[in-house]
Amino acid sequence: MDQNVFDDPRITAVGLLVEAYAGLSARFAAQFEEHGLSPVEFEVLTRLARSPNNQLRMTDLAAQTSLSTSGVTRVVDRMERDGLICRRACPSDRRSSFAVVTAAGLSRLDEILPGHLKIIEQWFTGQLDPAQLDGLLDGLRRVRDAVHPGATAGSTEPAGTAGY
Amino acid sequence: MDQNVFDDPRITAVGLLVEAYAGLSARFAAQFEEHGLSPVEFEVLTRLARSPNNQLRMTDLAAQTSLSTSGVTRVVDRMERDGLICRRACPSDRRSSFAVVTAAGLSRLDEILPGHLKIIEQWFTGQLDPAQLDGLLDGLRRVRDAVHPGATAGSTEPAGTAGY
DNA sequence: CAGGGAATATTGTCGTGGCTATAGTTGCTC
DNA sequence: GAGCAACTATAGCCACGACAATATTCCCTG
Repeated sequence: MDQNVFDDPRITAVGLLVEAYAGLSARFAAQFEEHGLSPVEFEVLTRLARSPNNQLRMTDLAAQTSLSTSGVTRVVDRMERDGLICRRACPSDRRSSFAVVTAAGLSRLDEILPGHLKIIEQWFTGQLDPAQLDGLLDGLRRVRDAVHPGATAGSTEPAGTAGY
Repeated sequence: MDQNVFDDPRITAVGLLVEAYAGLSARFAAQFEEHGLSPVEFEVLTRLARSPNNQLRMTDLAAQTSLSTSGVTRVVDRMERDGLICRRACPSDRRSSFAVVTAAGLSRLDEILPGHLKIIEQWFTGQLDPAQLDGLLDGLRRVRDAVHPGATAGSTEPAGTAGY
């Protein structure tokens, strides 16, 4: 058909976003893997570590990550087996259980985070001068606010919904 | 540990990117699904449709998408079963085969693309005034160029490597 | 032109995660 | 307090896709 549809500036814009995102994700994943973590596991670890008492109910963890509740059950299974987090019964509601970061999980995170920040700086924020970066972030914020699924996730933080 | 690590502006920046990307992807996927396509299938269809003769060797298709060669084999299996594309033997190299978009595949794409462009405009490009959009795209381009895996993929186009 | 190494597509096997069903728990209403 | 709807975590089942192994074909070198 019409070959030029794909030259539409809207298509180009999305292509740019997709490629930048994919490239960054790959760099992140490579570093996570050096430390024995998958991207999802890193996401879970950071979500828990930034929550009060380093813990979150399974449901809330699901709401704050890209996973369904059953997906959370499984990744928590794996990470519990690896000693990075553990389950704790909720005293006030016997249906719920908390996922809690262990000391090992926190120290793993400490190993990873400095390198992670370096990678962000090297491939993302450091690629732009401050004004340019501000422009980029303003634009992203605008898009994020427009597209953002729901506000909060019940009990803990008003933090962003989708992962990271 | 130190709660404030997560307030680092680099973390914030990545969080913005991730959330904007996730939100957009979800909108796209929802529309694709209305037309019976997964995101990967849309990616394959567009990649083929924008290639000479609406076809691509399996290997090149893999290089231009987010899939491995075996992944391409399988998605092409499914799409061939659905009549959207078909395989064609390569006359010059009996190891290779082409994936070719069928008429049904092209018309499916024609059904989808207008709505897809609308969604991009509604949730992404239309959220920003022209100057802001330019700033965003410049920044993304910078990051993309830095992070971009490899240049070209052999035979056909010098087009972008990762999907879309 | 015989042989060997590189390239190509496919298949087997496996890990991951979504959807749905399920069992246990809670809180509300009568 | 009994009944019932909503909620919570988990398990069964399935689709998807990566990795490694495999068969075929190509090309280059002697």
